[in-house]
Amino acid sequence: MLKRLSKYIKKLNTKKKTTIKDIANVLNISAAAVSKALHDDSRISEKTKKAVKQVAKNLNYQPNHLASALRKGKSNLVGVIVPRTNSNFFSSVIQNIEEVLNKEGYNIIITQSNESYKKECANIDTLLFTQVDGIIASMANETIDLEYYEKVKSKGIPLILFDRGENDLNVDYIGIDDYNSSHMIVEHLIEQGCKRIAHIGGYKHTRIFNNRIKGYIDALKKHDLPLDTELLIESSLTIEDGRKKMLRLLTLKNRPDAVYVASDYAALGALQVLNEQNINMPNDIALVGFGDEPFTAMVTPTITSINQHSAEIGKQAAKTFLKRVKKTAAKQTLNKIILDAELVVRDSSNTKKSMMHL
Amino acid sequence: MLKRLSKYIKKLNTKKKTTIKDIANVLNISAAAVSKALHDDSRISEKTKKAVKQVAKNLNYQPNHLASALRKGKSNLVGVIVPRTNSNFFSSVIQNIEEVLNKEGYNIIITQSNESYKKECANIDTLLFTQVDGIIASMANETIDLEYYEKVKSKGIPLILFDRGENDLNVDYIGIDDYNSSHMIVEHLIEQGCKRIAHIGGYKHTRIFNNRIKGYIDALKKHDLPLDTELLIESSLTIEDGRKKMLRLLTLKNRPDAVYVASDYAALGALQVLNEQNINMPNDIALVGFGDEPFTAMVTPTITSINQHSAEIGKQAAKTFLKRVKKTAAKQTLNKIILDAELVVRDSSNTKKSMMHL
DNA sequence: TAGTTTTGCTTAAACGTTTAACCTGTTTTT
DNA sequence: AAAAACAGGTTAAACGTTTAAGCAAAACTA
Repeated sequence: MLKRLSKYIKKLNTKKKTTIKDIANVLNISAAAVSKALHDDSRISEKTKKAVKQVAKNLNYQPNHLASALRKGKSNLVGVIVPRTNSNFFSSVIQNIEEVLNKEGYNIIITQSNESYKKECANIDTLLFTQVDGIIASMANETIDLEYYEKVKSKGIPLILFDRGENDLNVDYIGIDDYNSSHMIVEHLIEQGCKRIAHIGGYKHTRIFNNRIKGYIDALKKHDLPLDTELLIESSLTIEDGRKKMLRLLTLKNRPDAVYVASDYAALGALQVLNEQNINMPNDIALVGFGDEPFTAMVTPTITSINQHSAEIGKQAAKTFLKRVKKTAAKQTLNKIILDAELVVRDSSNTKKSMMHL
Repeated sequence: MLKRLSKYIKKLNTKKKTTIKDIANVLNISAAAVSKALHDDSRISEKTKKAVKQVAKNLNYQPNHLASALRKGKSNLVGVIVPRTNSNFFSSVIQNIEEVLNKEGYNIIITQSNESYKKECANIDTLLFTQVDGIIASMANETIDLEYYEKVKSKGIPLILFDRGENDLNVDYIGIDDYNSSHMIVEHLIEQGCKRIAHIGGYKHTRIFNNRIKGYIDALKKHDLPLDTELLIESSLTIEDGRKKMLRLLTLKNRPDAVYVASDYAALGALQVLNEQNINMPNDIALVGFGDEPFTAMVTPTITSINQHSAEIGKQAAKTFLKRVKKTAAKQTLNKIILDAELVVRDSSNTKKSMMHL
């Protein structure tokens, strides 16, 4: 056996990868036995297992994932699609998905849609091509047509959506309570003494933004504030568009005394405009964002925002996927997890604190 | 043929995936012919090719990537390891790597080390396990031991490092000219009238940070400024540590009139401290960061920084990988690409502009 | 018209695992 | 002591492609 081993160690240096067969040859047993030994099959003796593992180590054996995936019909790869990774929200969701799935032997492939529907479709193709066992996705702003997602469903692999995507696809979804978040924001602003509250919202066709708009409208109603359609604006929610829409609000004869922006990025654009025009936040206009991106605590003034519990969303998304793959196709009940969000009050809307400063 | 097709279309609904054999059966040809037809092999007639492609479409055929990867011995997957994805620098690098590689039929698997050496090793194992054709990485702050990277090298797959990692591994590297960047910064600060320039730098064992330190020291020398060791501080460069190190500098009897921080994040921490203590930037103390993260333009005052050309780094890293896989193992010359960086002057160090404001 | 080349396939093996089915020798049961 | 159970394997097929080698028929060549 020692001679055999050293012969194989030579082979190692030729850069050809060690296979199960090499180990089998060294020990003069079958490849099947090696496979079983490595998986701690009960039909293999402890002695053999030890020997196999030792030789595997010596030969620097790395299992060929492609081969086993092919044989087993599953790749242990999960595809993740996000609009972009450079927002803290998505990057945190991803990190938590990864953490949960790694523990169960899954790896993730991250792809970015850059908010483009076309790229998103390409990503789906890519992921299906790579034989992922499932897809966890948050949709691009542009995405209206769901044909491509139907394609995933029809492949029979789990599809889990989070944040953007609670559409009519009838798939698992994890997100926060957008409707209630809007209520929290509006009520907070009313408490601060605001009476003309504007809302720079996202596209209505995206469920989450639509829910924020509904929440905004209903909260106004609840507190007997009139709904002024001039104060309800649809936006792409980029920094740039946040600037534009804020500028538009400032041209109104009857300016708002508070602006609730459905995204921190657009809120940042709004903040820049207000700062440039020396409009005091929160006393002239109070500002609230959405998402609790780290920069909301860095800018001047710091921006009040909604914490979306990104870590929890990521964990739940991963767990939902695991449930799906473990259960048989039957007995599947739809998972819709709606987490409570949290309002983080900062200087841009805290009139009490700002009064003390004066 | 029509009967056969409809029979197979039924099968489609049973969710079993269509294979090359199914197509072969429908057309009554061999699976090999189908494979060749799909790859436009010259030995297959146009007529057959058309028929194959048509049937493939009808049956919604998706090639099994695992099988072809196994057979061909390559996965067309490239692993990417970064400390984290939620900095703009890394996320931009990744995006550009992806763009270049997608065009050539490669997909990428992104993993994060969270600045942990242990996680980084786990990531490498994961990627090797997934049979990636190459690895593009930027090392964690913690990483000193290079054993794991040697492992990658010994597997014979291309390893390309960028930003953090120009170590003694003797592999391809893409980065910016850190030494010169320090010169640019120091000279800019001297131009602004600063005479006591501090440097909050990174760990010396990381080449890029060491180069920044050397550049700082040499630039001082060049302009006949004394090197005060109290003003040269080593830091982990997080926001938190930036705060700490700034506080330490403020306790000095002889305070600096400028602070050059080797990372925007730590610079942000420093900025917060200065703002809290009502120390005017740039007049009392000028501040310069490194990395040109978007938030440097968002905070008050905006922070002068170094643009690292992340997009170009990503593109070059991807191209270097492509070169490696295309060339035979022989005839490989080491690629070291050092890009020129660019100083972006903002309010935190622009005394001229700030004088005008007064 | 026999010989050569070309066209357009087919056959079969291979990639590295996993796993159902089988086999042999030993131990336990009755 | 014969039957049953078990331990510890082995064999062979399968996963879905790709590809080298082979082969028959058609088309060209001399």
